[in-house]
Order: sequence, then structure tokens, then C-alpha cells
Amino acid sequence: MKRHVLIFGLVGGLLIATLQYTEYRFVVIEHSIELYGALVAVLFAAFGIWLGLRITRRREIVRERVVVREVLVPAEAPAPLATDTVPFAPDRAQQRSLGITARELEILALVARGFSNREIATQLFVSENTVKTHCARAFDKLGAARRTQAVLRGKELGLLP
Amino acid sequence: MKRHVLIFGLVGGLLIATLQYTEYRFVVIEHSIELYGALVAVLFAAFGIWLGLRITRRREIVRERVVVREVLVPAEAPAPLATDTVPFAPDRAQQRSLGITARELEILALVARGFSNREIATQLFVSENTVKTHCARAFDKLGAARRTQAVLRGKELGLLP
DNA sequence: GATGTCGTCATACTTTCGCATGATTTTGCG
DNA sequence: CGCAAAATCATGCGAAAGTATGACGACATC
Repeated sequence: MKRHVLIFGLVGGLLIATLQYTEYRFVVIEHSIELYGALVAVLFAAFGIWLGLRITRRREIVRERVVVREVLVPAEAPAPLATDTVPFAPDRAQQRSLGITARELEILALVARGFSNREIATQLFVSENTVKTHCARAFDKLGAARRTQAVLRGKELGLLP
Repeated sequence: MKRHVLIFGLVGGLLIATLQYTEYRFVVIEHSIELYGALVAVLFAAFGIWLGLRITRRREIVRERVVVREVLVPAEAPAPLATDTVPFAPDRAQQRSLGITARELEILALVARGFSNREIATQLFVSENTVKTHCARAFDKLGAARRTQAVLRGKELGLLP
């Protein structure tokens, strides 16, 4: 896809150069500048459309995907839900390396569970501003700009279940 | 879609007319004809690309046949990482039962990936308002009041990875 | 006792979200 | 073709969320 852009640039440059070179020969002599502009416009518009088609071409295929949903039927002992039952332990090492405090993580967990700042504040008996502060610090440490992003990062890093 | 072509033509004509009108004023006076050509070229290329992307927006119709295959599991090898390797297929049944459209789910997935409405709008070549509308409908169908909640519900219901 | 971290809170402001509502367009389908 | 479902977009508004900055007390530690 990057190649297309490159080609685009190259051909564009070539075209301009060519036109620039030849304009004094026969283009401008016979016709006016508007024809020249229109020519360039049409060519580039067509090229742009072609480019747009090209880089998004393969997507409108009507695919028929066969999804094999394998239903696990336990033979005798279930026991694979152990990991689900476990209370989940956040990656403390990761947490420490990012400098995320316990409180921040606590609030982050509540954010991840879909609570609003106000709801979190009520649950923890603190002011909404405090929640915002913790959030802001946590977001900063996680390199997130939004709570959804922060939650995503938190899960990726093993900080959240 | 026909309107786009019309707009294209109109704006193109206008642009050319404008340039044609103003060229003798300040464009050509200061700069040469190649700058004029380059300007037209860039503008039209951008417009063309936009148009190309716009009218060939991914229309991914996925018809999938769900084959439920019961597999006997030896009761100790749970193999839970299979779900991570699989490209992930949202629970279409769940989606249908909730009346969530493909577009809504698509946007929901981007929300889950931490993008803002504006970013999503840019990615999908639609207006921010449209994204908001899709979001609102999806949230409503999911019974969520916030995007974090919606993401949570979506994952619970097998709609999101 | 100075230093540093953490938690708490506030104020002021900007940006983003979400809701309601209505309108137009596009599209899939019988 | 015509209809219904989707998708698109707009506007206006209030509520959240997020940013920046400063402050203050508790507590641990050196």
C-alpha cells in the first residue's frame, strides 16, 4: 500500500515535470491555461480515484466463512474453570515498573467495570475530583488519553482481569 | 453515491473557474504556471482519493455458516488459548437477537479499542455525528449508559474479542 | 527535621460524550 | 419499482470526562 503512494508521488512529479517542460511547446501555444489546469485536474482526480479503489479493493468481497464452533464436552472432570474462579492477581511487577499506585489501580478497575467517575466516588467515599485526579494520573502512566484506552492498556499489561 | 460525483463535478468546475479567474491577479504574478498546476493537482488528487475511498467503502458482507462440532475433551487439556489464535467471530446469534447492525458492531469494536468518536469518524470516513448515532443505538441495545459499560457488555455477550 | 510519596480535594476550563429529534439517502429485497 | 431497514448527518443541549495547577495533611524514611 505504501508502494502505491510512492508510485503516486513519482508519477505526479513526472507528470508535472513533463507538463512544465512541454507547456511552452504546444500546450499553451494552442490553448489557454485553463485547459492545462483542467487536464492536470482530470488526470489527478482519476489517479486519486484509482488509488482509492486500489488500496481498498480486497475488502468488499462477500465472504462465506465457515465458523467451526467447537463445543468442549468434558469427558469426566470439569476443572478447567479454575482460572476463571481465581480472584485474579494483577501483575505487581508491571504495576511497579509503571509507578501505578494501589489506589490508582483500584479506581482503574472500577473504570474497567463501567462505572462513571461519580459512581466510583460514591463507592469509595471520596470526592469526584479525587477520582478524576487518580484517573488522570493512571491514564498518564498508561499513556492513555481516554478511559477506554486505559482499560485496554490495563488488560494488555495484565493489570486488569 | 451519485451525489458525490455531482459534487465532484461542481467543485471541480468551481475550482477551475476560480483559479481561472484569479490567476491573472496574484497566482501567476508571483509564481509560475507550474505552481498553479501543482496546486490543482494536489487538490484534485486529494479529492479523488477521498471520493475513491468514499464510494468503495468496505461493504463486508460476511455470511458465515456456523458448524457446531462437539469435541470430546480429555478433561485435563483445556486448550484455552485456541480462542486467542482464532481471528474471532462475533456471536451473530447474539447480535441478531439484540438487533445490533453490522455497522453498529463495527463502531463498537473501535470503541472497545479505545478510539474516540472523532478518530472513529475519521477512520470510517463518516461524520462524528454519525458515529455518535451508531454509538447511541448500540448502547441502547446493550443497555449501557457509557462506552466502558457497552464494551464490557459486548465482551460478556461474545460480540467483542 | 527535611524530604518524598500518596491520597485527598478544589477551582477553572476545555473537550468529549451521550440523548433527543428529525431529516435525507442508500440499499437490500420482494 | 416501491418499501422497509440501515446508514448518514445535523443541531442543540446537558452531563460527563479530562486537563492544569495548586494546596494540604498523613506517613515513612533518611
